[in-house]
Amino acid sequence: MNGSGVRGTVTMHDVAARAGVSIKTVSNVVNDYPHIRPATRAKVQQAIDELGYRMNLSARSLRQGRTGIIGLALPELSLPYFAELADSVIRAAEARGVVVLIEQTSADRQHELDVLTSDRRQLTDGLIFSPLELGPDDADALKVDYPLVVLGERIFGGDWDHVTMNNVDAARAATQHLIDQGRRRIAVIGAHAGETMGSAALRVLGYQAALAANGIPFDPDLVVEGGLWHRATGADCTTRVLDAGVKVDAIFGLNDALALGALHTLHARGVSVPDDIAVIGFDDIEDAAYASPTLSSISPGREEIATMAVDLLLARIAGEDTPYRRVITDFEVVPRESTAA
Amino acid sequence: MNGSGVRGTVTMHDVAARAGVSIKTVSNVVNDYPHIRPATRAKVQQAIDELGYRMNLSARSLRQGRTGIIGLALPELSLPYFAELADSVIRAAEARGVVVLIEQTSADRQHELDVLTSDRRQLTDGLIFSPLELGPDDADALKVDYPLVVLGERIFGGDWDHVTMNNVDAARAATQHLIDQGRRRIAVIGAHAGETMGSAALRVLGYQAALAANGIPFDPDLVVEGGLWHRATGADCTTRVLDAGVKVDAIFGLNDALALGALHTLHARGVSVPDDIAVIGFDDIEDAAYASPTLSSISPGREEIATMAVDLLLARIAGEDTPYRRVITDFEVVPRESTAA
DNA sequence: ACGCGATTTTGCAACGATGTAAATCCTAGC
DNA sequence: GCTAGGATTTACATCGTTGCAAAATCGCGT
Repeated sequence: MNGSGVRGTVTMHDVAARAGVSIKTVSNVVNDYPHIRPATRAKVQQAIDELGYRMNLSARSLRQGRTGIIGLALPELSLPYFAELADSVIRAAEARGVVVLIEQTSADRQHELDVLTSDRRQLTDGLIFSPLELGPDDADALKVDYPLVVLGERIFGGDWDHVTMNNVDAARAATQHLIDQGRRRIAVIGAHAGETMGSAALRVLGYQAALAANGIPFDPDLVVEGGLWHRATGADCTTRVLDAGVKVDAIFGLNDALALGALHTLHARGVSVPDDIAVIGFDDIEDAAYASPTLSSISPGREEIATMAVDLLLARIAGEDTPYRRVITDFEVVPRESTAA
Repeated sequence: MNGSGVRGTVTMHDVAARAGVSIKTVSNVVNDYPHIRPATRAKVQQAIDELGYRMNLSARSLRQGRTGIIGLALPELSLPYFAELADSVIRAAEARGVVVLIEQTSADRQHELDVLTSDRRQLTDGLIFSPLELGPDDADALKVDYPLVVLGERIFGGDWDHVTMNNVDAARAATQHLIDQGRRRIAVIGAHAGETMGSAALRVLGYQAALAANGIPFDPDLVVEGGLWHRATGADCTTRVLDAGVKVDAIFGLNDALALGALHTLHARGVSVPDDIAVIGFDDIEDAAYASPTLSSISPGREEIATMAVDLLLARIAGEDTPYRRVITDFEVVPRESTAA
């Protein structure tokens, strides 16, 4: 209509004038206040339709102290797991009438601390936060005065809600699956030395537990360090473990990107998967089902995590004052070609 | 220093009282109004720091009519190309001090129409819109009264800015690349029958142009229809063309997901890539470099598209009133194993 | 018709910031 | 010491909506 930027200048005032009622009545109608005579409601509604009135959300936010926006802070969208998570969170939020503002932390510790206190927190009613670098030492930084839901198991016991999967059990199941296929020399790639509470550490614990349960000795040479869980890292870890001359008959990628990187390297070297080396990942991203060979993985119940996180957050925003909760979602082993018998 | 006052009720009023100046002076300091005595600025700044004041963005939005949020509407984040695009857009926006609200349209026509008029437009200063289903017939729906930047070539000639790559030329280059490797029976998968302005149609045009330029006859049997450009579709298209008994020595996936799906099917059938059939995709998503074999593709200058889109949008938001622009970004053929000699 | 409790509707004052235009402060120049 | 004129600062209205509590209207029994 008008390119100069004069947006919807129709206010409640205009609607009220047209409908012949007070501004407050218009407000009552749009907010579904119960005690309104049907005739009045109809009049107002008609005026709204005729004028094409849209509520000014900034004004409403100012008045109510809420914006209807929730924040989602994650490492980066180019990591498929987080893209899929964001997709699920946005859908869950939309179904509940709120929208999502995404902030990327680039898996940088300072950046992760920054989003917690950023100016943008003024714009959001609450935050769903998936940290990759913060550890128990940063627990204080998470003591914020707005609703917060933390994803993942990095930091426990604080005053906030928590949604996570059971990384230890899931990793144990993944390892057990490999063992069930007769593998004994299982390399795990993407480990983080010195970490105790992160997904990496927990998954390695699960790996060790599975070995122990099956009487397989733990060989430190089979644990390969790797920083960011990108495909490139997985490819690199695999190269290193193969070059080290360690005997390997299976690889457990601590996430799918690592496992896909491993497949890449194995393919490049002409190693047959799963005949020579079986591979399993973790996260069950869409890629996994279309890799060549298709990649076995652990499905973390992404949908459930997203839904729970949004529900918990909205409950806090609505003022719920129950003890902080820790929700643990179900996982599932998804066997595919890369670990076939 | 008071680290906990993020959502605190500290207003300019409080800061003004503490600094012994008027509210407006605080506002001036915060907004870098030039004529402020250094001493005054210091006093105010100190009060701000001491009280941990954060500006209430809703109030500012109400007053200024701007929110500092831009919208990004795209099909869905689980499509890697769009996830990577969103990543780039968010980074570009952040560098310019605005944040991004993402809306997913699920590649549904009605949903795409809805985002244009959604209540959320009240919350954003402008919109970057990547439609997948809207066509020339919907041009009127795009005549909106807020700043809009459209991505992709589906709809031309309207009163809005446009950022796109040259799909025809890029597809021609992709096809030429296959021809240069000696391929003659090139199947193209993911075509959309009846479409004239979409990426599918334009890319098929480029494909045909390349054939013509090399004196290769066009065989309609080599054009495989496929709806949504997911991996599953690519796998399915490939199955169909192979089962049809048509001779094929190369496959051009109209995007990378399709091509990855093709690799999947070829692998499952034991067809060697690139020896028996070469494959090239389009978009150059991160996956492409890690597929087995690595997938050749067309890099569309994603970063440049995102940056241009954000810049154009912010210029409009700032009130720029120049003729609407159409920006065409550069592309590049990225050869990898799947089309090696 | 009248009175009364219950249902509807309304006026007013915020919410926290900024634009405008006017008030006040300074400093140089005489 | 006084004043013009620019540099600083300020008061006030206003952005569009909602909470509060009071005002107006309604329905119904008598």
